Amino acid sequence: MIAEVIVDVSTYHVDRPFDYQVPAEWINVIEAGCRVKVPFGARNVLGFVIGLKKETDIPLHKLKPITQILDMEPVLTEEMLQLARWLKNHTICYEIDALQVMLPSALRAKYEKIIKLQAPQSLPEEVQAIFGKRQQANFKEFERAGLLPLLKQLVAQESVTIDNVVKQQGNVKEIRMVKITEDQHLIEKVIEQSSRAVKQRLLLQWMCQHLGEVLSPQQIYDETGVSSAVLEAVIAKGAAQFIREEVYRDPFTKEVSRTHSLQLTEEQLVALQAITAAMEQPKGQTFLLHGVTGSGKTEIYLQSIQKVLEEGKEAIMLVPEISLTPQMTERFRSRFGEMVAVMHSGLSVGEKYDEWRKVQQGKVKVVVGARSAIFAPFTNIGLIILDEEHESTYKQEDSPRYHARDVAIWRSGFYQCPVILGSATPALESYARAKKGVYTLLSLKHRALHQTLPTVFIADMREELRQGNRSMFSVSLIEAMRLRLEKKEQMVLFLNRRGYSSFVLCRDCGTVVQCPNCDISLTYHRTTEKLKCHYCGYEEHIPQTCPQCQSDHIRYFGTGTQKVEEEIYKLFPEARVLRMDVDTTRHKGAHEEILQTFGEGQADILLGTQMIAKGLDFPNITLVGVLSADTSLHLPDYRAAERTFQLLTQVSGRAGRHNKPGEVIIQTYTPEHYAIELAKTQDYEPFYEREMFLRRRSSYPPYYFVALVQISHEDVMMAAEYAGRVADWLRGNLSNQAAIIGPTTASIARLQNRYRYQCLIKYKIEPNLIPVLQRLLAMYRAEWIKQGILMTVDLDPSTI
DNA sequence: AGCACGCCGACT
DNA sequence: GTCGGCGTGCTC
Repeated sequence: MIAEVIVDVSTYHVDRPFDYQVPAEWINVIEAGCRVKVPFGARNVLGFVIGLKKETDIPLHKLKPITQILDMEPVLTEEMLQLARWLKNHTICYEIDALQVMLPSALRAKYEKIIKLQAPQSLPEEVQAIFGKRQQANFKEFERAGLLPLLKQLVAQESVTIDNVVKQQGNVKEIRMVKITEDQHLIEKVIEQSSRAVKQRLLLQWMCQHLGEVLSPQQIYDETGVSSAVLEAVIAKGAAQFIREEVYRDPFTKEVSRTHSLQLTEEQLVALQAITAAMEQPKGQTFLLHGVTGSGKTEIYLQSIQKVLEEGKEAIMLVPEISLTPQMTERFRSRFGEMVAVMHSGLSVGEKYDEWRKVQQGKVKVVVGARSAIFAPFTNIGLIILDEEHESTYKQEDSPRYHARDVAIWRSGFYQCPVILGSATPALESYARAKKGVYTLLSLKHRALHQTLPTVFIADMREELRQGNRSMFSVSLIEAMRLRLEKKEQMVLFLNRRGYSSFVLCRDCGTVVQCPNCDISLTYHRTTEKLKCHYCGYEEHIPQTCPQCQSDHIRYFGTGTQKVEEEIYKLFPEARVLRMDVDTTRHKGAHEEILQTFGEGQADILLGTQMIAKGLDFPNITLVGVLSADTSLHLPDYRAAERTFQLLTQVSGRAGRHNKPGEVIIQTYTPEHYAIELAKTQDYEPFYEREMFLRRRSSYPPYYFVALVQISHEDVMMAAEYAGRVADWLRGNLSNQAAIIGPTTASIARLQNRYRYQCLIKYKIEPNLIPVLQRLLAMYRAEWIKQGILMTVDLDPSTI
């Protein structure tokens, strides 16, 4: 039998199946989807069996046998293998990358080179030192000692050999348990033998009451009061034995109480019924659940999943990484208990592997997770949900550049089950598809508890400036904050920026201190008193004088969360502020701690960036302040207005979710911009119409599709030249329906010392797009790459 | 990718 | 005359 294997080598040369001989003893064991170890060239690599066949065209002398099978049960189902093929063709990636992305990293291979000692006599001293008393050593040890040339000699004279070994990282966690024998006579016999050992007799008599049970050693010590020495003696005599038991690492630290379905509103009921009706139909149908913030989308998800479970099927629930808070996961765990697995980046490799195994072994029926959870290895999916479907985190930024929404719809087609895309502010593409009837639109226009939407006030910061207010807070925001502090209500202040972006500026010559590797201003970090580059990690000490003109008139500009915090204390010394940003949430669980502290009312003001925009649901929040709505509005991206509107609507939704009415104050220098004006009414429809008009006029999605080709080189001229060639090639090979924009410099023109250019393709129907791009990539690999060019292709990029 | 094979310059 | 530099090409 012959196995078709995709090898774990991520290059285009080997991006195809290789045939291997299946050794006779494994013919009945091996299946498509198993991982195997195979010899490949001069080394051993991991590979995935994607098919089995009787014959091969490969000449026999070339055909090699599989070294080892790593899985008795396939780790990838037939569905996954098909999905990988689809990903490969639709995102233009290597098949191996598509396969790897579907598995937990614990199942990825680790490669090691082991040096084995063959002739211990006559070794040079320095080599002797490395081996010590061992028979083998690691290649890295030789490398570190700088003995690679010597090693080569030793291999030549056959004193040592080099083995390439493939290791698995994924380890099943085991604990040691004690199994008491079921045979009472055996225990009685042991008791007779132990006439002088009082403690042992005590333990044995206790064991008579617990025949056949499996207990942890600790439980036995606790119950009987004997020590480990006594237990071991008894085990040595055969009355019990140690066994190893597989356990799952438990990422949940606290117990939750069970909750039950809530009463639905009329609107919610209509939506739920449409979804459950679709479950009866054997077809993949996509719903767009468009509901204002606080309209109770989550309850619809929960009850839909309930229905899926009753039918004996499984459900996947995706949420953006950032909102995968304990608040969210607890809601699921309290409804479905042990049926839920959680997958997100906060788990360790081992924990992720265990959650994955729970799914694979059918121990759970529901997965709640971030983007990659879309690959949960269920085999009978009844429903897939993407909450906050407009979020850009659903798009993976490196290969395979897949969008979880597309994978969800693909899987729903495979399992003939519905998909729910939920959002208060759907992606324009999704809403357009719903209007066209490609998706089924479900609307929730009212908040579930009949709270009114918060009132939104736009503060014109230009006017404030004219009035002589040069602080970062408008008069109305200060007043609103003062009121909340008096009434002991809570508020959230949102800084619409990544991290906190203070930069350093010389007041004499206007120089802003830049990163030496990237065209980006360095960011001032107060805690470390350093300047950092957010893109390449470069950091330096704060200069005392301007690097350009040596002037000592250096000033820190811009507004960061730290700066805001200081300002708040100046205005309200008694206020208790909790800051939530990249700095305060670095360690594991910090996110949760801050939210819990705030939820318990131990602070008045929660101050933060993007990460507080979502999922926050505390009854006492009555004020939301957006300090600067403009920052995301002026990004060079056709989605800038959409992003801003979404963000403003999201943060506004944090206020007044329970019985106290909410107020939102948005500060801006461009109050007349439609994204800000329309965020005031939190009305999606007018925004949609307005934005669609602009998208149509400039031929952007949803009217056109876009694809992005990025080109970079250490030398500007080279980068520009090859970017030009890309544009010319595309113009020559695509239809004249397609518009090629560029080459233009990327929004960050230089990153890590590479100059970056890009070409944007806008197209409507372009059946040859993928083949043309593949030919372009082939050209790049064959020639350009040698010149130091780096090129990437992203179909449907999330940012441009 | 990573490894072997293979063909030309600086050393014993 | 050999060691070792890294260009080229293949991996079932």
